[in-house]
Amino acid sequence: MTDSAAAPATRQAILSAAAELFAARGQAGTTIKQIGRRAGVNPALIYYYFADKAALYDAVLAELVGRFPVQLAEAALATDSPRDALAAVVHRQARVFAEEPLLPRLIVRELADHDGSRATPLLGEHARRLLASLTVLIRRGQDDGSFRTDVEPHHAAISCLAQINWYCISGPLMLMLMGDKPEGPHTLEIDRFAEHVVKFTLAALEAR
Amino acid sequence: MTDSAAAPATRQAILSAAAELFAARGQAGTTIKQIGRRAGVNPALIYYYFADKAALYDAVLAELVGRFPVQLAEAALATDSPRDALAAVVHRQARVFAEEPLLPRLIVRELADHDGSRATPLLGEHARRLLASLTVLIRRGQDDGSFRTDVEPHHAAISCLAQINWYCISGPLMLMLMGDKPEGPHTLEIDRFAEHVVKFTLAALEAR
DNA sequence: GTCTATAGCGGGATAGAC
DNA sequence: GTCTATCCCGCTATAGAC
Repeated sequence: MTDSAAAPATRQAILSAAAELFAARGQAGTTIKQIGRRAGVNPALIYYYFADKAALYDAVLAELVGRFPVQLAEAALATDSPRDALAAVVHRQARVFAEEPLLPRLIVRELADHDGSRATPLLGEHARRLLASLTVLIRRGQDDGSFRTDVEPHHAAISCLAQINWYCISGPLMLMLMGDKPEGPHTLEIDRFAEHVVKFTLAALEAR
Repeated sequence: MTDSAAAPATRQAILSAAAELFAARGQAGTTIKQIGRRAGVNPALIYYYFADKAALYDAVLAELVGRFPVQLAEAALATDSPRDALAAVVHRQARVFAEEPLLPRLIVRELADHDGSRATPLLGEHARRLLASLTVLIRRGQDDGSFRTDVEPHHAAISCLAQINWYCISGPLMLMLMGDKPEGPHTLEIDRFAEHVVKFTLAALEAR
């Protein structure tokens, strides 16, 4: 799209290496030379493909965020049952983070860097649509009598996403601190936790 | 304690300035000169009080984390009702972040920097005790029949804390994205959300 | 497209006067 | 305790050969 034609392997190698390093050490903590080394590419070559470090950073974010169309969350709205739709959104979010483990860290760094207000437009738009879908979905559940009505839909949507998002950032550490899990494959753990989130959230929302 | 006697005003000014900058831009993104400037202090003087940048960073974290004894969360265990105890823990956590808004960002940066596993021992210990209290408390609620038993206490504890923690990092942005709240005083918003978290979490945990 | 070489700047940290 | 001056290093980015 934005990059017409096929992205050369070199460019892709740079993007991958940069994504790993930016996620692990942040933009300021990562040097061009480190990126070049990890990508197996001459550092100067990076400036052939990207204007400067900031542009490379933007490209990394665009690549990763763009890989996961939010559209699917909106599709869930077509579902008849609000319960099923909510479950679908949660599981999808878990899948996204499981498939691209660098994303949670990059997002969290973005949140810490920009004052909350002015974040990357791309990321903001993605989040906005996801939240909007969830809110609509919860409100719909309230209207049809399946969800309790004494909960603010906006707050409930945040509660729902917060669980899965926070887990992806700190979950493994937290479970370790509690002496749980000697370590399973990360991906499975996320899906298991997503299962819990669905149950927990639906229990909180269910009308009595 | 660790710093015997009274900390001179200069040292404190450096710590405060450093805390703000580290929270906003991260350790790597902050320079000694910036810290000196914001503290109204000669940059070279920083090396009189701290060995190097890393030591200053550690001191910042120790100061902020140490300001909030986790002990109070454990005290909540003495309460008779698991419901009240859970509410107390959530509100306390909200108060901590409201009183020291830099803390969430610093914590999140720590989580992003260190691989989840090896985080600052001080912070890890604090989190461990908080989680342990919550877990015990939930398990107790299950034992006395007030909480449903088909929820993993560890997972529930994470769900509970995740809501308040994630809100403090991204809540204002998320609400803005949803077109909510033209901005109230941040502190009040946190307390309001904490109220929601208590209601939401108890609804999820309550036995039918 | 890829490499070498290097300019130019800004960072962390120290020496030593006051 | 505080300041000035400065060293040295490593980083970003460019020039230009291939």
